[in-house]
Amino acid sequence: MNQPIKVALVDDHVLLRKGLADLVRGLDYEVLFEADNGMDLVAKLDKDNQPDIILMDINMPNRDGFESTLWLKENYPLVRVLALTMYEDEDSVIRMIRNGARGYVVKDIEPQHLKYAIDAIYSKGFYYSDLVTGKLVHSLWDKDGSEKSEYNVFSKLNDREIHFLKLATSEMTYKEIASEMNLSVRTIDGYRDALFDKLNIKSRVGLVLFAIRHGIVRVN
Amino acid sequence: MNQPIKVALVDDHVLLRKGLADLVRGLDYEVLFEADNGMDLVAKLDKDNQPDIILMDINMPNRDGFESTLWLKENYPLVRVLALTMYEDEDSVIRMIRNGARGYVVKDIEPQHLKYAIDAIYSKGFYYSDLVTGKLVHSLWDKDGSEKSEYNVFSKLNDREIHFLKLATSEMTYKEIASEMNLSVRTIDGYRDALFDKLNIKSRVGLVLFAIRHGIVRVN
DNA sequence: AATAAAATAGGTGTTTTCCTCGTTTTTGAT
DNA sequence: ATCAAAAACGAGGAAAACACCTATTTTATT
Repeated sequence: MNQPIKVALVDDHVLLRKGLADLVRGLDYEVLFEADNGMDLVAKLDKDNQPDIILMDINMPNRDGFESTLWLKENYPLVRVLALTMYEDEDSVIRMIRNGARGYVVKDIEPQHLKYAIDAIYSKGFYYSDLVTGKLVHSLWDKDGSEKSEYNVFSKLNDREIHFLKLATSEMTYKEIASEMNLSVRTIDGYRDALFDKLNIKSRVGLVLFAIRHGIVRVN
Repeated sequence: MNQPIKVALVDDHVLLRKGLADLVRGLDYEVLFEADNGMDLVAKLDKDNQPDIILMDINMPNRDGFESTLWLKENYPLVRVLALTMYEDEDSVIRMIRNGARGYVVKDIEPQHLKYAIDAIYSKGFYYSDLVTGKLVHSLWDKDGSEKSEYNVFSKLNDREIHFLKLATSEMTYKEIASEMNLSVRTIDGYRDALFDKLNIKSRVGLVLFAIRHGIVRVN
């Protein structure tokens, strides 16, 4: 390997990121730079010295992994994103891949596994782990090429419903949410019922858990 | 440094832990072993070759950082625990220190900071960061030496209430929770009201958010 | 054995949540 | 301009959640 693969890291947890950087270097890659979040990434990118692969955390302040990946697809199409996240989350996987990520690994893997993923993305252009291959890719597009959204809950939710979800993940009553959104309580009822139906949920606590699990609201 | 400080790592996220291990070695410590969780830690501890310091994650399956730290205090009193967690959480800090942790750092710090913390614990026996010193230590004990629990919500919650909290963070109704706990619905009402009062909460969603924020339930 | 404190449980009423049926308004496409 | 679909809104009622008050049982302490 005369020219080492150039890697950049984007993660808001400094210590974790530093450790990851050491590890990546130990796997004989070059760590071009590290960024705290999507905004920081934009600042540190250099058109004349682009990374080959970016290891991208999903949950970050300022600009998260979804937005950053989408932005990269538009502005740095040659840079390939390997999504790196804490937990397996089917919806996040789909959303990241749709936004342009070339692969997806949970942080809970062995270093050799990470090396394999990076090499695969560098040489083949993508790396879909067993998780992705087996369970998800087929669900992204239907046989006729049209989008299939059965498993992709995000595509099912519109802006108003997401806004409602965020407000519902609080101690507000529906009446208060309605007044906050300048809508009738009946309409809020409708949003709730639609979400119950779409997401297979039966109570408000279910909504809260869904919102948190899928990163629609951050609790920490 | 003729005899390097012996460090052990306990964290269920393998990749993160491996990176951390590389980093710790880079700081010239010896990594004695790594463990996936509290149970694994017990299995890997050797009476004849104990680590000086254990970097302990808080949120883990099987046996979490709280339990493990308490267990260490009883069984390996010479081993010092440095709690390592994702987010600053006042209650977790207090609970860990009370359980015997010698220090507490969020993962979002610079490597040099971690080195300073490890060295401090090794030489002085403890490391209370600005966070801990400034905001929390004074709240652990009152002037007259008695426990002051104003800021420590954990000390206010008993086992039954915590059990109830876990069940409340689901789509179960109170009636279902009551039958699950083999108690009357009235008693469950009482738990709820007690928690509302203690934690300054006004609705079940508030309970759910509290439980998640404080790591009483893990959502991912 | 007496007593205090904590845990468990009941009664009753209000508010919020959830559900089922609708109607009106807005929006978008032809 | 018209039609169809989506969004917003409404009445009314059952179930769950919340509130306030009291009573019994269990546990711990002296």
